[in-house]
Amino acid sequence: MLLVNNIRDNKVKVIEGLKKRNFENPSEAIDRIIETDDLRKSTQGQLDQILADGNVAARRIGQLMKEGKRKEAEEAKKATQENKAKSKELADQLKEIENDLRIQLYDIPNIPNDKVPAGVGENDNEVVMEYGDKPDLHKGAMPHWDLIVKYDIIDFELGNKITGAGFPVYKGKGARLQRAMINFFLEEALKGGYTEIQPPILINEASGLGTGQLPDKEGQMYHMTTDNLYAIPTAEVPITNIYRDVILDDGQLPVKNVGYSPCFRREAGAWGANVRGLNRLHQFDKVEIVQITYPEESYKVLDEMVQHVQSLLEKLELPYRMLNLCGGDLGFTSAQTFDMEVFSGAQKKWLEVSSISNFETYQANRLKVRYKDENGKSQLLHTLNGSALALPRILAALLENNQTEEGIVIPEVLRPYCGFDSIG
RNA sequence: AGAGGAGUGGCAGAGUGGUCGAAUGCACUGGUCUUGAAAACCAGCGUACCGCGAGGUACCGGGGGUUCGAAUCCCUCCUCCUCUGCCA
Repeated sequence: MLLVNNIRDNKVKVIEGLKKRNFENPSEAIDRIIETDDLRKSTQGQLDQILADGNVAARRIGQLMKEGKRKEAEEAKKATQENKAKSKELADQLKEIENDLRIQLYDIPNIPNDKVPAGVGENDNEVVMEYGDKPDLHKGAMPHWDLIVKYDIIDFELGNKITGAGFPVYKGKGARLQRAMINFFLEEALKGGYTEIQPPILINEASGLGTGQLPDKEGQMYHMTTDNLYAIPTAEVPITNIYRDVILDDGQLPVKNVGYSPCFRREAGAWGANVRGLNRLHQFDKVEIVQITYPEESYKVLDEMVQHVQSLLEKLELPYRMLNLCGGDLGFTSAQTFDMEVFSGAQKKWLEVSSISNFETYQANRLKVRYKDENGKSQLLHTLNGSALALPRILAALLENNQTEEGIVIPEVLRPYCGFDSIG
């Protein structure tokens, strides 16, 4: 979330940024926040005064008791009644105001940076670059949902039986290829200087609040009510929460973490006609990279992360394009996002396989991830993350693009990891 | 899972109802001394919010309560330790 003081200091810029996101009535929302914050300050001030009076009275009563002036003490006690009631009332008010302010702030998305194009939806995203040639498939080429049946490598029916829709079972070479990709992605990240993390895949409420899945996106996560834990939708959540309420020092920065995890998404209401096969799942695997940096370095780092993901796609020999998301398509918490899409030859569709974002201080503010500046004052760091990569759609494109009449050809780089060079 | 114990400042550790934001030691910062360093000595040393400032308020694992007043008493949750049980 944004800092109120930032909103105050950069009111014009904030409103401009919200307009770029097609946020409705931004100046109204901002004015209301500032008003609420003013009310918060004045209420806080009143309460502090009342509490100060109470503290003085309490000290006096203590003194009187010590001196044995019972009667006077009793009288002084009576005099505090009104003050006490008033302080309770003000404290309740303050709590409500703070809550109201927080809710309002949660409703304000991050401010897009200058390089984010204007636009209302995915058609306005800027195609930054395109790499590789779309595959020239043989006659009778199939979409991946048929290929996986033909070669018996992924079984949706079994998943239906065991769990339900969107939980496929990977079998034989399908399972091995999956494992190979995870290892390949992790190894590439290690070469890039990342530290591998194996995080818990269940998180508590505090972590969900920290990275912003809660309270607003509660319905998108699987919730274990007995223990009040949530299945992670991405490794970003536990990995970023490592640094919740942490003040990092120079030696620890930049933080560069990579983690593999299964990801769980309820995808409530997201199932449409053209969501088939591996295109959208309730459980899938992903390798995620996370960085935490000084503010002045974060865009250089964003660039570095983009290059890392590009190199993965190029090594896998997949045709892809990179999008600079427009204001209307930008994620709520992001200041700038690049999406990577691979071309899936038989579906003839671009599939999003990675999203690399700079959140600037938006996440850090909620999480309280900070460093001490040269004056010893705590300042918020910038957080960034990106998929490197999400597996199912990579697998979909790989199966479709690499199919031949003899079988599916495994890209060179994966062969040492999976131990075979074709499926079929 | 049951029984018992414990959670205090960067660390160690005192404090069981009253000027306690919290003794003391270590660490850290500045100074004196020294050619330099160490030692010794002196001083400083938490965070957040409000205020131009003086200053005020809050914070002793989290939340709630009792009280004029809570680190201290009560309730509840979390975490850690010991013992018992169970288990990959």
